[in-house]
Formats: sequence, C-alpha cells, structure tokens
Amino acid sequence: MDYNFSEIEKKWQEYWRDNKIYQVEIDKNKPKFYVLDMFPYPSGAGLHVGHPLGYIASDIYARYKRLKGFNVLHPMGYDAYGLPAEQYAIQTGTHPAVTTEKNINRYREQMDKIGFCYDWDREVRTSDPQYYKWTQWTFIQLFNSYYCNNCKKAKPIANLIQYFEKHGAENLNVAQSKPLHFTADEWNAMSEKQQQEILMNYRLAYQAETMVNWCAELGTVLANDEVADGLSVRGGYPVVRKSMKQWLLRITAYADRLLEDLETVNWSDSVKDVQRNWIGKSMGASVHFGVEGKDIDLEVFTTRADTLFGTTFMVLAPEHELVMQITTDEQRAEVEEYITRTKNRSERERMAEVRKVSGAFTGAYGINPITGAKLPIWIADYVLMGYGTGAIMAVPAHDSRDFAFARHFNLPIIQVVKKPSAETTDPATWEESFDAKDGELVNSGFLDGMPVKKAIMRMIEELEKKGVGTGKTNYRLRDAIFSRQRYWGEPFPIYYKDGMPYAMDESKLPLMLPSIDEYKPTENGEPPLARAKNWVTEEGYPIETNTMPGFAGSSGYYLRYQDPHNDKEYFSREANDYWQNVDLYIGGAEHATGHLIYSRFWCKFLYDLGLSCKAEPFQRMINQGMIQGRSSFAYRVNIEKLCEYAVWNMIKDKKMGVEFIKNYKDGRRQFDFFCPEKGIILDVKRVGSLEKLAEPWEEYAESKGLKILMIPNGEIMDDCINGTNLVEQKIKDAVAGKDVPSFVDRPAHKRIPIFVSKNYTGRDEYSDPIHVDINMVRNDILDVEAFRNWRDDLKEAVFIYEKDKDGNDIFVCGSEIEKMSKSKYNVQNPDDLVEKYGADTLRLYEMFLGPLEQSKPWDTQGIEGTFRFVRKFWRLYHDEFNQFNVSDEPATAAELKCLHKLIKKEEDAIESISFNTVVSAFMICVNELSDLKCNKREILDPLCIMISPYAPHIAEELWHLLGHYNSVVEASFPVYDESKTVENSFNYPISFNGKMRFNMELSLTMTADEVQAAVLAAPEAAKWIEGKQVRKLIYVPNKIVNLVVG
RNA sequence: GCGGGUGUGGCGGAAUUGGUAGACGCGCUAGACUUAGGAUCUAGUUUCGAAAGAAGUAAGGGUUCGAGUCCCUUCAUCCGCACCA
Repeated sequence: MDYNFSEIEKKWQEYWRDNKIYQVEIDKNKPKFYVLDMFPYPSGAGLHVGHPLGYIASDIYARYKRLKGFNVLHPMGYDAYGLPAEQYAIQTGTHPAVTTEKNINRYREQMDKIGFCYDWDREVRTSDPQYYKWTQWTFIQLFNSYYCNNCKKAKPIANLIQYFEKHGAENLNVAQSKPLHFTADEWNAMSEKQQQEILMNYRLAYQAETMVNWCAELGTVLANDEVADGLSVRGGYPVVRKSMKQWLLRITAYADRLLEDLETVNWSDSVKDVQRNWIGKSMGASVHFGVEGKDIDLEVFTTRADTLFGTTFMVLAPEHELVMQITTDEQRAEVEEYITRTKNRSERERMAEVRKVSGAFTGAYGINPITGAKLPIWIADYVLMGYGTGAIMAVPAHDSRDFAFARHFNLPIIQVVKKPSAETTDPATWEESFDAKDGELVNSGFLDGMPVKKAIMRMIEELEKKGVGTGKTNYRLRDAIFSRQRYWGEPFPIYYKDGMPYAMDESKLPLMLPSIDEYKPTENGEPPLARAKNWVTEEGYPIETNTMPGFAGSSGYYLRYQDPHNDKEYFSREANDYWQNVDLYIGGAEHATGHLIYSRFWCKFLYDLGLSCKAEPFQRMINQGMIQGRSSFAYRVNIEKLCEYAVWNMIKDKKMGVEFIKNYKDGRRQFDFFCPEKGIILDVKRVGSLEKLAEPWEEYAESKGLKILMIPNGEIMDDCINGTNLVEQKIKDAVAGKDVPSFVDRPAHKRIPIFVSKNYTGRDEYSDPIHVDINMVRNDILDVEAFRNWRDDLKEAVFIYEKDKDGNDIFVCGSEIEKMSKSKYNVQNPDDLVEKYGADTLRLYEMFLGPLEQSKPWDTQGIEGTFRFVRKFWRLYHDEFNQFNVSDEPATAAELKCLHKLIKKEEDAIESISFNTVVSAFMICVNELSDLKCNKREILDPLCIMISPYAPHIAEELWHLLGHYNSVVEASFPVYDESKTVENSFNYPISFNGKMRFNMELSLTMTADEVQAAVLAAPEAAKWIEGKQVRKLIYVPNKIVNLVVG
C-alpha cells in the first residue's frame, strides 16, 4: 500500500470526530493543562498559511501534553463581532450574522483539514447570545462596582453608598474621575438623580464626557490602540479628536496591579515592555504654583522636582481650563488666535509638525513656590492636556523641548545640574547637559552639591513641608473607552430613567441584539440601534443605543471555554477550580496593548469578585512570528520614466546642452527640455515629477526661443523590443539633423504593455514592478502564456526575454519578501497545500520553517523536502513492495540509541517551543534508521507515538497498522533511558592551542594523564608538537582535548 | 529621541548555553537508473587553495587554553512607543 495521505487523513479525521477523541471533561485524577490559541476574527478571505502557524504549534503542544498524561483543555472559537461584516452589511444589506456565519464555516472547514485536536463541543462565538449574556453580565458588575485603593480591590457600589450616607466623601481613598467633597448630610439631601451623577464618578464602568478618537467614515469612536498615524487601523480613515459622552472602563484603577503582576507571568520581555510602556508609570511630584495677582492654584506634574530652581517659565496646554482666566487683556487676542489655530489642526498635522515650536504668551506670571521667582506663563501645544495636569514647569536647561521653546521665544535658561566631571556651568555646555540624570545640583540653594536622586527626594520633602506639593505617581494609561456607535456588537444592558443610566436586572439577560432594516447611523447621527423598533424596557424606558467594542467579547472568552454550556453562571466554581487559567497562550504580538491589557483587567476584576481563582489570565504566552510571502514581479516598462531617465543622463553626461523651459498647456504647467544647439524642445510627458531635476535650468531657459521635437511613442516601444535604448538615439538623431519620425500619441492606458525580464533591465528608473501571481512563476521563471491569459489587458503584451545557458528565451521575475496579502498575489493557501502534500506535511513544514516567534518567509519549494521525509518515514514501516512490514526482533544498541536521542531531543525542545529542531531531529533519526534498515517494533512503536503530535494522521494510520486498537492520542510518551545513549568511548577533537587538528577515538574511562600520553603518541600529533613543550592539558570528558604547547 | 529584537553559506536555519561552526532542509553541481524528468537514488556543496593548509559567525577591540556564544565600542536592520513633563 502506497502512502495515500488524502485517504488516510480523511479516514482519521472522521474517526476522531465520530469517536469524540478530543472531547475533554474535568478529571481530578489527572493534572490539567490549558493550551489556548487567540481565537480568530473570521474574515472573508479565509485562512492563509500564516494563520495556522500558531494553531499548529499549540496543537503539537496540546497533543504532547496529553501523551505525557495531562488532561488537556484545547478549545477554539470565534471573535465574531467586528467591523468588516458590518461595513459589508451597510453596503449590501446582508445581516452581519449571515456573513459571519458563512466565514466561520469556511474557517472551520479549513481548520478541520489540518487535523487540529480542538474540543469543538466547547466552541464559543462572541456574537452568540448565550455567550454575550456573560459579557453583558460582567458589564453590569463593573457598573455596580467601585475600586477601593486601600484594599486594592473592586467592591460593590452599595458599600460606597452606605459610606456616603454616614461620612459623605470624607477620607475616601478610591479610584475616581475627580475628587469630590460633600458631607453625609449633603448626600442624604440629594435627589436620586444627583446621587446617580455622583456615583458615576466612582463606578468601574461609567459614563463621561470625554475626548475621543472620532472616525466619521466609520461613524464611531475608536480606542487609542485602534488608531495609528491619525488613521483608523481598520480601513485607514481619518480620525479626529472630539468631545463626546461615552462609556468608559476605569482600567486606570488597576494600573499598579497590571504593572506589578507582569512579574508573575512568563511572557516575552518585549510584550511586557510594551505593556509597561503603555501603562507608563512615572513617579514624581505634583507642585502647586501661584499666579501673580490672582487667587489661582496652578498644579503641575514633574518627575524632576530637583530642577525647580531651574524653572524659568510655565506652559499650559491650549485646552487647559485656566487659560482664559489668567490671560491678560493685551494678550487675549493672541492667545485666542493660537487656541483656534491648534484646535483646527488635525491629529495628523499635529504629529507632522512635532518639531515646530509654537506658542503664545498669556501675559500672566506664575510664582515659584520655593524661590518666589516670577515665571511667565505660556500656552503651547507641545504640552498635552491628556497627561499629568496639562501644565508644566519648564526647565529649559534640562529638557530638550523646553530648551527649544526657550531658544525660540528668547526665554532665560538656568543650568541647575552639572555632570560630576564637568568643571564649568558655562552656557555653552547647556545643550549637552540635557537629561542629566546622574549629575549633581548647582545654582539650587539647599540642593547644591546633591546628586539628582537625592535632590528629588529632598525637594519633595521640602514641598510637602511647605504644603505646596506632594510626591505623586502618574500614569500614561487612560481609561478605556467602551462604547461604539455601531450595530454589530453587544448591546449594553442599560436603560435611561430621568436621563440617568441604570443597569438592567440580571434576569433580563441576554439583552438580544435587535434586528434593524439598515445598518447605518440614523439621519440625526444616532447609532444604528436607534433604528430598532421598541428599543425600550418593559416599563418603557429607552435602552442604550451604543454597543460594546471588539475587546468586550474577547476579554473573558478563555474563562467561558471552561464551562461553555452553563446557563446559570459565567462558569462554575468547580470548572474554574480545575482549569484555572491558561497555561500556554499562543497568538500574535500585535495584541500587546489591546486585547492583552483589557483581558488582564477583566480577569483581575473577576478575581476581585471571587469568580476567577487566578489574577492573571495567561500564565505563559508565545507570540508567533508572521509568515511572509515571496512576491514575484514582472517589470513593466514605463515609457515616461524611460524618457526622463535618458534625457537626464544626457544632461548629466553633458552629451548635449539640454536646458529647461516651462510653458503652459491647458492651464497646466508643463516642463520641457530645450536643446540650444538645435533650438529644439524635447517633449517629455509626465511633467510633474520632472520639477526637481528641472529647477536649475529654469531662469536661463525662460529667455530662450524654442522649437518643438516630438519623441514618437510607438518607436520607443519598437526599440525597447529590439533592446536598444531608443530615446537617446532619437535625440541624437534629432541633434544631428536627421529626420525623426512623427509623434504618435497614445493615451497611457491604451499602450501595449512591455515587460522586461529582470536581468535585462531591472532598473527602477525604467520600469514599474508589477505583482505577478506566484502560481505562474517557478524558480523565478514566468510562465508567459499563463500570464498573458491572466487578464485581458495582457493579451497583447510584449515580453523582452533573457537567454538561458542553452540559448532559450526565458522571462525571469524579480522577487521580494512581503507580508502575505491578496493584493500582492503571494498568498499560499493551506487548502491547496493540504491537497497537494497532505496536512501532516504542511504541519511539519510550518514547524520546520524556523523558530516560532520569528517572522520568516514562506519558501514554496522547501515543502518538497518535508514531503520526502514523510514518505521516507512511511517506508520505514513498509518493505519495497509497500507492504506493511514490522519485525518483532529485539532492537540493536545502535537503533535504541537513535531512538533515545530523539526522545531526549523532543522533550527538551518542546519546552522551549523549538519545534523546528524537533522536526530536524526526526529527519536525522529517520535517516539513520533507514540506513540501519531498521523495521523493529521496539523502535517503530514509540517512534509512531513521538511523531503523532506533529503528524497525527500518518501516526494514527501506522499505529493501527502496528496492531493497536485505541487511538494513538491515548498512548503514552516513551520514557527516556539515558543508559541507551551512553557509550564507552568518544571521538574527541584534538586541539593544539585551541585549534582543532584531528579526531581521535578515546575511552571515557581514561585519566587525564592517559589521554595526554595517548594523544602525544598519535602519529598526527607529531607535526604540532615538533620542537615545542607541552605546557598544559585541557581535558573535558565527552567534549574536547586541548594541548597548550609553546 | 526612548525601549525591545535581530545580524552565521546562494536561501530557511542548527550549534547540548564557553568546547569539532555551518546539523537538518531547500537550491546548486556531478553521476546512476531512465524514451523522458518538476520522479528516485548516490556523491559533493562556507571561502581561497591542486594539496598541505589558511581564513571565517556585521565591523573593531577585550577576557580565556578555547568565543557565534561573555564584556566594551561601532555599524546595519526590523518592530514597538513617541512632544508622557
């Protein structure tokens, strides 16, 4: 029987499914292990070879753990809410649920073909009411909780109400939007509405007017991590800052715990670092400045309280609430003008102008609380309202931005820190003294001579003593904006009474997403849910029309897998006690700031409620790299560029006095080249891009008269085809006074495309690279016929070939490694590969490509090698007639050694997720066993188990051929026996002065002296010790022998 | 600018963590079997050299009997964050 992978794989996939081989239940007799993939958003494009990379790795890990006796939870589901399906719905009217369902089915089909060991009975979908019921439920708990800073824990809001009733807001240490002051009497006298408004200041899910990233095209707000470069990550539409009422999650309450608990998880340093960065904790001080002539307190945050003596001015963000109060009448116009100017600038513009210094003087002066110095107060957009207090004390000598500002507006600069080595405090050294973190203080009164760290402490002490400042910790992390003005998301279980939001009763959950007839916002800009009929509670109160963002459903999904069918609880106590949290989480690193931070917050909140027994969701995480595609290009001749290039070269080489003139045609400015010798103009089209090279000629050329030379386009093509550079020739001909054929104009889109083989002319100057479908390319050689038939406009294309060594015409493509994408025609589809090579080969090959965490290009040809290996593996169990042939004779020592080396390798490598080296170890082992002609059951039985995590189908087939009646999944991993691999001699490399010279087989029982004697006696040693003394012997048993001679 | 990663043949990548650099695979070269080869098998394949040998892990320096691995300096490159006070 031949290795018929398609039959084998189909057979066993059905067997696994029908016998529910991968179903897991709580089993307290076995240790648990939880292996999880980041669940996918089911997009319309389906999977490409990059997607399953992480899934294959986690599948191998899960199967391995199972063979090692663990009860392994390995589920899969779908992050089913998301923008693309909704955008599609807006365009076509198709319900997002329909699109999503269709995509999910396609994903499932593709995943099934790869042979994953998911327990599909535990599948979750975030858009399933039975699932989002618990997303909504968690939201209600957040709404009904506040965060106690003393006990560092979320608490029921009812406790807070009791406290208010007795003590008002006195001595309250809780997470809050802003500090409030009221007494118990005042609280008790408030109306319900007033009380509700106050509670919003403390709820963990709260509503507030806030600056948001508004994307008009998508009609919704976006979180910071959904915006990049002022554009939406999904879709790339412009995003503006806008103030709107939104739901927020008070994630900042957990900032410290999110930071500290990073120490307890096994994640890559880079992801931890991104998280630390995102949280952005900085310790410093808040300092209160007075304002001259006004009863105003201006609070700033600084990490460098030590430099207070060096403060020479203050800067407020233009949006700062005190700006108008302090601005003097003389400066009012200027300040208002500046505010308007900055407000109207988009985020993009603001970012583009980061280095430009701008600002306006308010006319007011702040008072330095320590020195009493008068400090001019400015406003400038380099100070951000969103960080600290939106106001700074500027220390131009030690901050590059303050420095630039001071220089620009001519403000004084006082140096207060000098490097210990520096002798002077000369102004010339100021620029070098920026960020002097470990210098000592000068010009600073009682701080003089102190090192920076000590000076910071001393200054904070002084501020506190005088009551003008305190030590303070500041975070970059902002509360998470939790509402979206979209349809395809979880509805909020919130209704409005008297304008105030109230949580629905839990018994009303799930609050089903209503159907609506159109998915756009309403005419008056309300979210799509406002279109829903009867979107009110039973009592008639209106229900919230916002929906939750994408990260709502993905924050706690790993918990729901533990008990997915529970309709009473999110998950049961029993399930969570057993499965706890994820032991190994595999997914992309791009979620470092979004999903992973929200998920950790969600988990900590549920931990505070006593639901989750763990404070961290994902104990260990591995981020798989991207699989890149290798794109192929044909080079399409760009006639315009070709002309430009030729002309420009001639100018440069001074072959010709070509000069520039400009003229106007159809109201558009055009540029031509003028040749004074002949008084002709070279009409080169595609004018815009010529400006840069034309500039120097402009003035001179304007004074010249002109005639016109047209360069015939048709001729250009002919000459390209003949392989000569025609433009140059035409110009030469014209200069020499020859007749030049007339110009035949053809619009660019009607020109016959000309493609040039890579080595013929791969110059960018002449040609545009055009992506070629990789299926039409083999070994970089284009299948020209297939390419011609690819698109209509290529039917008449002209190809300029190269000659191969046999003189045949070939068309060679260029190539580049890029992200896999449909538009680049470099996508490798897993289905095609499974079809051609089988799932086992695909799995092995994806692992063999390289280290999991690294990005690496997909090599289309490399998979052949892995396929050869799989067939070779199959042949180990079969004779030359393809008959199954395994013998019961005992294995030889060599065979056992080969096996046990592999066991060791696989066990060691699996923990470091170094699957590529395991595959190579399999290859080595199979090569050796083939050479030994080994067909012993004693070897092949365990070998079959060992390969089963990597290639489960072939393993299952061989397992049954070996005579087993259960699934190989239920087998036990072979036990490593070190005695099988030890030898009594070792082939030592013999080195002299560290340089390896020859090898020598020596017994391991030899003493150092015996080794030295043996080596010196070896004939090869003579030439290396000739005339020299042996000074030292380095002998490392089982490693090396090194003789130091001299 | 700050932070993190990476740098080894024509290519993807190994190297038991300081001990024979280039495992394994691709590609390439030669040969065998073949009507044929995008099949299979055998041998070779870091560079220079006929060989002996020499050089060699981005560059330079250091520690060591011995460095791809440790330390210092520089460069290149990728990925985050970025007016964060």
